[in-house]
Amino acid sequence: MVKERVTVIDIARAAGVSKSTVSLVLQASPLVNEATRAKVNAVIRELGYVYNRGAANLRQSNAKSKIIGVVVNDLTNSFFAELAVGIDMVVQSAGYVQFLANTGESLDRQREVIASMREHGISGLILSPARGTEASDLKSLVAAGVPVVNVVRQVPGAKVSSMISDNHAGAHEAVTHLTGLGHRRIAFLGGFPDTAVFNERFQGYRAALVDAGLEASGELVIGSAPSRAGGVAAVERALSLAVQPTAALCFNDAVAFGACDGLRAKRMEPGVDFAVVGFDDVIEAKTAVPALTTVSVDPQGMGRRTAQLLLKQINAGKADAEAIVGSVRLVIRQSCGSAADKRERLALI
Amino acid sequence: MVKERVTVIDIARAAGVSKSTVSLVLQASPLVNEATRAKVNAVIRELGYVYNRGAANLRQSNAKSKIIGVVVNDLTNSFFAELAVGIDMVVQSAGYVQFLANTGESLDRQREVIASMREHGISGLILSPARGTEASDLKSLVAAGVPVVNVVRQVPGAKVSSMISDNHAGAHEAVTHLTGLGHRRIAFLGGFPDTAVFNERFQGYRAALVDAGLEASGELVIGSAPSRAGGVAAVERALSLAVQPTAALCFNDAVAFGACDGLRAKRMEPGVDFAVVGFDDVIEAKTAVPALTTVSVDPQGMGRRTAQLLLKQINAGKADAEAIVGSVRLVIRQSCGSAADKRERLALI
DNA sequence: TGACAATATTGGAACGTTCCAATTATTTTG
DNA sequence: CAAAATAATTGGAACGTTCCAATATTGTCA
Repeated sequence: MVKERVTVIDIARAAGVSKSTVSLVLQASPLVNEATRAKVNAVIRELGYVYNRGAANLRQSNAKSKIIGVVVNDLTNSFFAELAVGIDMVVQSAGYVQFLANTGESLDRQREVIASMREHGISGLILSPARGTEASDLKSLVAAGVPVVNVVRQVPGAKVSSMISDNHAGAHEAVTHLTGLGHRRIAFLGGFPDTAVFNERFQGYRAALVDAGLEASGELVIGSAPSRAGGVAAVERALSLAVQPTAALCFNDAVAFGACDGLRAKRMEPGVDFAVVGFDDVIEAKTAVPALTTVSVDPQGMGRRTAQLLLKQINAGKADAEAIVGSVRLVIRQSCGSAADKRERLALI
Repeated sequence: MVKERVTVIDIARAAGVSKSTVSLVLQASPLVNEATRAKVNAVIRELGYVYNRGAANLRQSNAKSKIIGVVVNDLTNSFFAELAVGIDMVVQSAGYVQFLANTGESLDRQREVIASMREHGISGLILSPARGTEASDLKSLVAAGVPVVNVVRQVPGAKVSSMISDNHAGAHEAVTHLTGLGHRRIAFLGGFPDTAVFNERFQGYRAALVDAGLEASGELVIGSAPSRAGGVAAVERALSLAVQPTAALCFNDAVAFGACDGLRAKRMEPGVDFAVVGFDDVIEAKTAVPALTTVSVDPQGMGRRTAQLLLKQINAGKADAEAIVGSVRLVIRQSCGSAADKRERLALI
């Protein structure tokens, strides 16, 4: 079972041409005669030749390997899985292949993974940075002229393009919807307070409360892991307050689902006894019961736009950073009850 | 902004040594003097050198690039996301980097992605094959001596190792649990009937019914997409039957969640009015309300074992295929009601 | 001090490809 | 039919690394 690597030279010998000709065939050059091309291709198939991109890249240090690296911080969150699928759609049709890696919020891992992708000569990188990523972590990459687009989270000070969603506006719209339904005590549930995304959504939440003439009470802001389990814990704490909230804007959909679970565990029905709004509009939001009212970020669409941004940058060759803020819209479903409940709630006051 | 690539020769010149010495430093060879090593490393940092793995691999065609390729057929299914995370854990601690790619069940895409990974000289491949994958699709890979492990699904006739879960036993155990609770009309919901996994689970379902002295009625087997939406549709059809089932084994957890949603939409409470059993034990199964009774496949654990299998094969260098069937166990939670309901149900007959 | 071993360092060939300039074969043109 | 134009093919140098064998430096001991 000795594996001898098949090279262009083997092909050349077997086809009775020179290695240069084989190389031209591989690049689909128009310079080569139709008959020879067919002959060479036949031999290639016959001998089971595998193109050695390493060797090729060595020679043509300019033309990169048709690979886009995608690095995300939490693959178990389906938001990122869908983001990746969105990226894949456009990356694919542009003739690239996407290699995805997960950091699980580990900075060390992120460094390793990015280094490894770089060594393999990726054409560009889409990064949802792990918490605590600094501009210096990306510096060498951009200095080397590798196009980078940050997504979901920004890295302060880094001169790279970014695609984030309008968290402030989304949270504002969601809370305004809740106040419009007559809610006066509205909690903000879940998320890590030291992240930019948390902060943007929280600011939008607070601004909407102020706009509605309500005061933002600190005890109604309850951080937690941005996961389903975190949501359960957060809503539990919210319900243990002396004066309970009647509604909550959740950091993301995972937290919102957790909040629904937590409510049911306390024999309360989400959408009836308590209004829940999520953030992201994950695919399950529509089919869950009750269907989740949530701020739609459209992860797939976001992935597509991010990929387009990156491709534009790859093709242009220039590197002036561009920050796109994706618009966002509130999708009203069943988890907040209807306006009919409003009278009832107001009557209680 | 002209990017000149920094090479070992530049380093050598700047450090006043030969390129060979720099190479030795890069490989952390013990042959080089401590002082020179420090000097060289300093220069490397200073000039922002990036290791060119392409060139390295070219020379040492044996030692592969420390990369494990993972190709899955549906990244939006969180089962695969968790599988990938499990793989990552062991792959990572073995000093490898995982590159993940998604095929979305497209055979063409799968071909492209595998080819691309191969060109980059992956050390091994873990593949959850797209539907319709044939042994010939893997032939060239194994012929070239690249270790391959199939996971979740097998490819008939392919001489590669595989790691699948004991679908027959799991389904059997689940259904036996249901018959033990007194259920007599048990549906099998979701999944595509033309897949091996479906078949194995279905056979386990049928065998358990027979063992319990019940006959398996065809109308109770309702296929659908193996997704949440598919589960909603399937349970809907089940409830429209003249003689309704009182329980269901679902193809996977996603279908089971969908079934719960569908039940609620019809004002039935899963776990009380209807027993639901899932398959996979996805991470949300525990925190959902009601907590899902399901056959635990432990995707992370499965990922870990798969990765171990692959690493073993990479290190051994030999390629004798090994088929591991992961054991599986029923995790009883709240979605089936308790034995207390059994008397009630039997009383009705 | 000379002989030997141990420790550090090095030049050059090789890996599989692409590119360039040069060459050969074929066709067109005056 | 020679000359020019075009089409097809080719050998060799380069890309950045590792490996090998060889050399240079230092240390040890009788």
